[in-house]
Amino acid sequence: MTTSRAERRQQLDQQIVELGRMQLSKVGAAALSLRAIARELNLVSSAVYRYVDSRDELLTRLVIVAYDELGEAVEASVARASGPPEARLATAMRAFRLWAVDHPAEFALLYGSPVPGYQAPPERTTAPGTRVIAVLLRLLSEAAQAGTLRTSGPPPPGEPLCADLRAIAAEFGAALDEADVLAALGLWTWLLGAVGQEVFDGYGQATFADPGAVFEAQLVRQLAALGR
Amino acid sequence: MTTSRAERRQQLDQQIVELGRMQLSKVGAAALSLRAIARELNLVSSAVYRYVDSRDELLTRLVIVAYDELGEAVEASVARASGPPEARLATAMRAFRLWAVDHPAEFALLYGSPVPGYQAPPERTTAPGTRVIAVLLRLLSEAAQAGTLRTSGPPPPGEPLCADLRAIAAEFGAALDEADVLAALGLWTWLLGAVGQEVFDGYGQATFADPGAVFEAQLVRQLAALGR
DNA sequence: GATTTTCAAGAGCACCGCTCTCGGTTATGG
DNA sequence: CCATAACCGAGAGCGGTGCTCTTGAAAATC
Repeated sequence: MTTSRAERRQQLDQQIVELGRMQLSKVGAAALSLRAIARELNLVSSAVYRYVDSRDELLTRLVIVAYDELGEAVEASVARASGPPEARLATAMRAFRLWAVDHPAEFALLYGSPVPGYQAPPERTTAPGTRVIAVLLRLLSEAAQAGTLRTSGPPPPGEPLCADLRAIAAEFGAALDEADVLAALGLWTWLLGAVGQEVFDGYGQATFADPGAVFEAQLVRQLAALGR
Repeated sequence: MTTSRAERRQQLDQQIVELGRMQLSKVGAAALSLRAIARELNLVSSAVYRYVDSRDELLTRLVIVAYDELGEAVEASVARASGPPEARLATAMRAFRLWAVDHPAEFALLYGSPVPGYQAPPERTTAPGTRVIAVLLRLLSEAAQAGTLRTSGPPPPGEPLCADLRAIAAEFGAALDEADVLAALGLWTWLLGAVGQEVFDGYGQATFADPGAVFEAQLVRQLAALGR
């Protein structure tokens, strides 16, 4: 079996990321070990540096594939869903939770505490990292245009804050005013908190028989406070 | 200067935790190094094991002092505050955020992604770890008794979930029904999400000029959805 | 076919948690 | 008061980590 050099290169590149994900889910991001990956590939430790610049570089690759997979899952779920924007919003958030529960280590890498010495390079990670929030803003925008949003009250105080909120709406091309974006932020914030608590086992394991039920109950509460 | 053995023991015990906290804020929990602490104490690496069973044991001690310090800060803030329960609730949540912003590494240790190989022993950490949520439930309980809570609508669906929620109210001695506890949970969840996003830099550094303002604006929104 | 590029291996450096032994100091109790 | 017991710090050592550099062989290119 003769594999050309380019083929083998590509193959190993992929295997390394795959094994990285396996290790991620076993030992966590902070304990990710290039040497362990090399061992599983029957390579000597130094050889793996032909394919990965450094441990941080591998971490970045893992961040990107995780963001993309999560974004894919959320986008696919709303593409499959029908009904009013609020219902599809709920679908998207449920998809977010499901992916996180299925991939706790990846979720921790994306939204958990930062890995000590590591800083994700924004120029490579922000694009895939904003897919989910983009979906949320798009659906809220649809709801606003349908007139089923009740958020518009007095705009949040503070001109610099309002400017930042408007900048977000503009960046994502959402037809939302300041109060709407603030509400979206609250929703996003709550979602991260809820999923984080569940995935990181913030309540003890014994407090809730069905974590999905408490997520669902909280979700309808949050959405009720939003629409009308 | 002759220090008795017991004195020196106690002193070193304390210094180790102190240096552990310093290191925590410098390199993060996952990279906490007993050897570095030993170096700073002018001790050989093995000597520090006379005072700390293992790295995990030190981590547990750090978790406990962090929980206690955070609980202390929150409790003190509501003790200083006056006014209706809702106002003191806001005060407590602001104190939570302030402590977290001042102690990002400790916050990460308590509420961030778990440290890879480490599991906090519940019998030592749950007591200090529930002080904050206890304050929240107590204040909400006061608000409920004052009749300024609007959460009571249809109880959340699912009998097992309701039983869990009632169990929480009972455990903390709160006079709250199922819908109230669910609302409290939502508040807590949002708080963790908001603070986590800010401390872990979930938005880029450039998106918000004043993170405190977005916290405050979201806070009044969340509280408005709660009271009446 | 000669040359250039790519590759895996190996040795090595500095770091980590942790264990064990050994000699010296302190506290205790007969 | 002195012998014994408890405690302490140093040192060596094991296996693990990320990462660098050199070396010889293999593949691709010219």
